[in-house]
Amino acid sequence: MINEKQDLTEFIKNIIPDSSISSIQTIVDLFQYKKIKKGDLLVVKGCFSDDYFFLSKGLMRTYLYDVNANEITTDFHTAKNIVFEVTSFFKRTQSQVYIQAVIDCEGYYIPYEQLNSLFHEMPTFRDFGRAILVKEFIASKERTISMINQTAEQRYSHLVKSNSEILLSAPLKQIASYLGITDSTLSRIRRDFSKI
Amino acid sequence: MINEKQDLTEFIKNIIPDSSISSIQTIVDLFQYKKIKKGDLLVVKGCFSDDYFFLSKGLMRTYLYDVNANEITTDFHTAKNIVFEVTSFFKRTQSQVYIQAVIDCEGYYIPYEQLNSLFHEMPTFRDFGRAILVKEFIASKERTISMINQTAEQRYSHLVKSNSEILLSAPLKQIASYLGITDSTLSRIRRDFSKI
DNA sequence: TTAATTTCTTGTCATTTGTCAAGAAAACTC
DNA sequence: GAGTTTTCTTGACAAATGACAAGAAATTAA
Repeated sequence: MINEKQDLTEFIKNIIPDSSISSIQTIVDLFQYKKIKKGDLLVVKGCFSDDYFFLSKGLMRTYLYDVNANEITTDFHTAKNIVFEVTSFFKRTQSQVYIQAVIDCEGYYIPYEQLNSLFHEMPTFRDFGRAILVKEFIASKERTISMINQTAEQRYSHLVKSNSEILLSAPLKQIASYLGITDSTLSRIRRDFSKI
Repeated sequence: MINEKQDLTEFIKNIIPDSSISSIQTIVDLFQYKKIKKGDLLVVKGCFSDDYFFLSKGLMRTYLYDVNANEITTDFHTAKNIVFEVTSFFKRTQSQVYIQAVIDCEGYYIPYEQLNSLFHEMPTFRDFGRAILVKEFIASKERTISMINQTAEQRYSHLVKSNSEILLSAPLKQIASYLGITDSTLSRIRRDFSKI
């Protein structure tokens, strides 16, 4: 296949621009293709997260259940990003959350063991891993902040502007819980938005 | 001073046990002593976070203001931990939050520039930095999860058991906002707890 | 194309939790 | 140690949001 894993190569180049082409190629070669059908799970609560997954196409989400057994989506993962469950992956503990394909997805993964040895052997890969960690940590912190200093309307409005692919692919209920409200309330926000 | 920075040395040893004593010593030597009085700020909103701070003694907190101008504490930082603001520190952007000494604090810090060059020069320090990142990221994720799948009562009860030093040092209002409730509500929770 | 299922909208109602206020208690300050 | 300030408790009340339900719309499947 020509251009196989092209987007993964581009992604890594972007994250660590100073690295040699050959070292990036070595990393890319170790990733394996994987398809995940809509609704299927990459990470299951109670299991160990073993995949360090580059999402090439599609949309995924992280979710769990709240005190009243409502499903809460904590994160959406858009294409061209690394998807994995930090806690389970690094602590080697059972995951507390699910990661699911919102629509049909494809991408490339490395299993934990391989990633671990690659980490020890290859400085380039260590740099990559560290950069991803920083990137994801920052995204997570910014989300926490937006849940505090923005209204649900503002978060919705921001989502419309910056991540419209999520709006198009994910059901209202998932988006609502991501914004910290119920689907009824989001439906009303949309109505009010369209009036303006 | 004998035993100066002893706790910092111990902390680093714990984080990266496989490193040589001499490389740990090199790192420790670069940290500089700093005192922060109760109420004073380590990080100010709108400024750049420049300190990578090891809190030796005391208690700190990260806070910001919500939509209704209420002060919200997002994190408490207990002694023997690294305290810094990831986003501002790594992205070199203005901080969106404050980090404050809840009580009189002391510890050791490295300014950004120095940390950065140390990162390039010393693999041991890179490993340390990465380990701290993982540790903090995991803590942050676990907090997010507890805000969803636990009640405020459960979070309070957990705090009592595992971090009683916070209960003893921080005012009720800060603890309440950390738990996601108002001080009135926390006061009522406490009353109900003491009845049992 | 029709049937079945899922998703979305909107109404009503109840409940939780916050707001405000006032007094008690505790902690500082001089 | 007296006074001042901050912190904590508790009551009454209001308001926002969620729960529930029912119907409309859209999507999927057969």
